[in-house]
Amino acid sequence: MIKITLKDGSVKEYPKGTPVIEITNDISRGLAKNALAAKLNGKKIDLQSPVNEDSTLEILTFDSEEGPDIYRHSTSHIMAQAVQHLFPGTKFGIGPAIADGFYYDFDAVENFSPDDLAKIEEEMAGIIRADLPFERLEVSRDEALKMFKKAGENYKVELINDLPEDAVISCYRQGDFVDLCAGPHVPSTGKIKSVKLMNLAGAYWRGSEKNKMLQRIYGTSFPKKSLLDEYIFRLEEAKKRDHRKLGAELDLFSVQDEGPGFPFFHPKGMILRNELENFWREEHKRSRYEEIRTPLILNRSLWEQSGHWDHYQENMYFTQIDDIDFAVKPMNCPGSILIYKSKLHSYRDLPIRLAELGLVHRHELSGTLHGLMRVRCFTQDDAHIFMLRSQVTEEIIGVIDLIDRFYKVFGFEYHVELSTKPEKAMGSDEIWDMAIDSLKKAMETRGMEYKINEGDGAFYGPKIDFHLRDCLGRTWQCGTIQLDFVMPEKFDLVYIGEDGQKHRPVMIHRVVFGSIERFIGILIEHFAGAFPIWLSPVQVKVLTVTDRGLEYAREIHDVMEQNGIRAEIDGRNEKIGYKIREAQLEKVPYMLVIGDREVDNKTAAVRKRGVGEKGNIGVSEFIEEVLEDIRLKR
RNA sequence: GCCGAUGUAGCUCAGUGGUAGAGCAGCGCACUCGUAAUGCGCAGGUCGUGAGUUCAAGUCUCAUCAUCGGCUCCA
Repeated sequence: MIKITLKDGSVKEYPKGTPVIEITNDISRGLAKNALAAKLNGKKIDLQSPVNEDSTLEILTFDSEEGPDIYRHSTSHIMAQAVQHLFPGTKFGIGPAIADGFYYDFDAVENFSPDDLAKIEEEMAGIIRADLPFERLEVSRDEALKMFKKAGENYKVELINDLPEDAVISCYRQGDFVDLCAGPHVPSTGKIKSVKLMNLAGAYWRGSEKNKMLQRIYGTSFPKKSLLDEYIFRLEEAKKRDHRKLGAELDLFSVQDEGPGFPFFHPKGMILRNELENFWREEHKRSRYEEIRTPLILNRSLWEQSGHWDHYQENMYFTQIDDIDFAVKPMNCPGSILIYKSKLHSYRDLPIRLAELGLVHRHELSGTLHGLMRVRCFTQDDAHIFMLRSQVTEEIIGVIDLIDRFYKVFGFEYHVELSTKPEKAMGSDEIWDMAIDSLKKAMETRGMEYKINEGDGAFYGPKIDFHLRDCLGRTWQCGTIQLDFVMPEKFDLVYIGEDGQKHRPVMIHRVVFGSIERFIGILIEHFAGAFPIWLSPVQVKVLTVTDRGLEYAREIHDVMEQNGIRAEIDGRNEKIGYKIREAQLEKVPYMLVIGDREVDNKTAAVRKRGVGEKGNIGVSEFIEEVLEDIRLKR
């Protein structure tokens, strides 16, 4: 007999070699019905696996952390089987689970069409109905190679060859389909209930553009139709919030054929943008930054000196002036450095924090452009901090605090990631290690948790990235803090120390919004266009019931404008319901309805976005409330 | 850049080789109206662009541009 410790701490005894499924049945019928796989001593296994020693056992259902991945992974095998049935000769790439679903990459004889997805779904339904068991087969490396070579599965052969020496090579079979796979899988195809194939896309084998492009089918699956419906509903919600759609509807910005990746900001979008910049300037002044502005176009020699010529050329735009080569800036740092170098600095002056709302241009691949989120020119809310080595930790903490303050204003939560030395890097390992340690130290001092991204740093230094989470749970990289010992060296930056000698300062490059354009895109989607009042392009709309109210409406409109409130009058000859509907679609935070009653009592009937009618109120009282909301950025 | 799809009026879309359509928006007129769409009328398009096939092209072919979904890349 062996002892099995369950998740709740209870211990049960079973004969050695009892399959997990029997233990599960013994625990509870309900659990056995929902069980997908299990975790034995922390290792994920199939329900059919026998237990041979004293162990801790956790049964995984769809509701467990690992459940959905196992469920979707099994679904991807079913999809592959369906494709094999319908499109003989197709070779198979990989088919993992991803967040919210799965995909499988195929090298098919012919391209799939969107109509094929429906056919594949149908075939999958048949496989699911057949309730084929998933069988695990462990094979030797030679057997595996022989089997997949014979089948002409060259991608699988490549995968097997790349497996570590000591790896257990396993395959899973359901019916007539066998796939190389570590597992685990659900017990049988019948476990899969609601499947939807979402879309079709090209994807390079192993993610490298040097390799062949395979066809990827994305899909998802759920144990209940209601969960699938809910998921599809969420996707539709996200679509409704799409900043490209709302940006056009709310007349905030546009992207035109004449400028792919170069967004146009319309008057209302500019209000939003200027509010963000005003807030940014206030906060940076308070944190003792000085604002600068550097030119968009600078001489080639500068970019050679900074290393951008060698490390960033493929993303840069070039031009000539009087036969001399110039580049459009892809980053603001060299300009900022030139300002630092324009005079001699004492150690007493440091740290010097030079902030710049800098418009940068970067050549992005045409296929990647996306509204305001991925563009070819954008404004970084940049700053470069020149400081003593002894000031590094304190300055980094200062930036972390600043970023934290900003995101809280918008109600964003975030997590941070630390990126280390990339392949295309400048500077010695020693300098990099020192820089990475400084960033770690600052985060640890502040008690922050962080994830490490090996090899993901900028070419001149490691960085901390801030990923904020929007109301739909999606994450966006916005703020970054990059520590740089390399540029000061390249540009021979100095300050005069206490000893009267020249010393080398250290630099921080950092952004808070990241890109103002992208940040606006995120705000649009986060708030679904219903911005907090301090950002709303129109804060109050005054609606007249008849033109008898027009004069009084103008009066209160003027008072609001004098108080700095962005107000508009809708005095058109339309029914009040029509005007309300329109203002509602414009997502204006407050409407004031003006009819004969309001004119007579010198009040306004307030209608608040998301609340509805709030009753009548004196105009000055209303203005005070609105101003308070704006001031507190509610 | 690569794979796939799409491109018809300001917007959303219909139009399967034979005279370009609808709704909304716009403009005009009437209605002076109380919390999410008043009625009637008018105007609006070299069908993304360029070639080609055809007696005839929005519709078929090719090229090209842009957009969308991904890959890759990143703020």
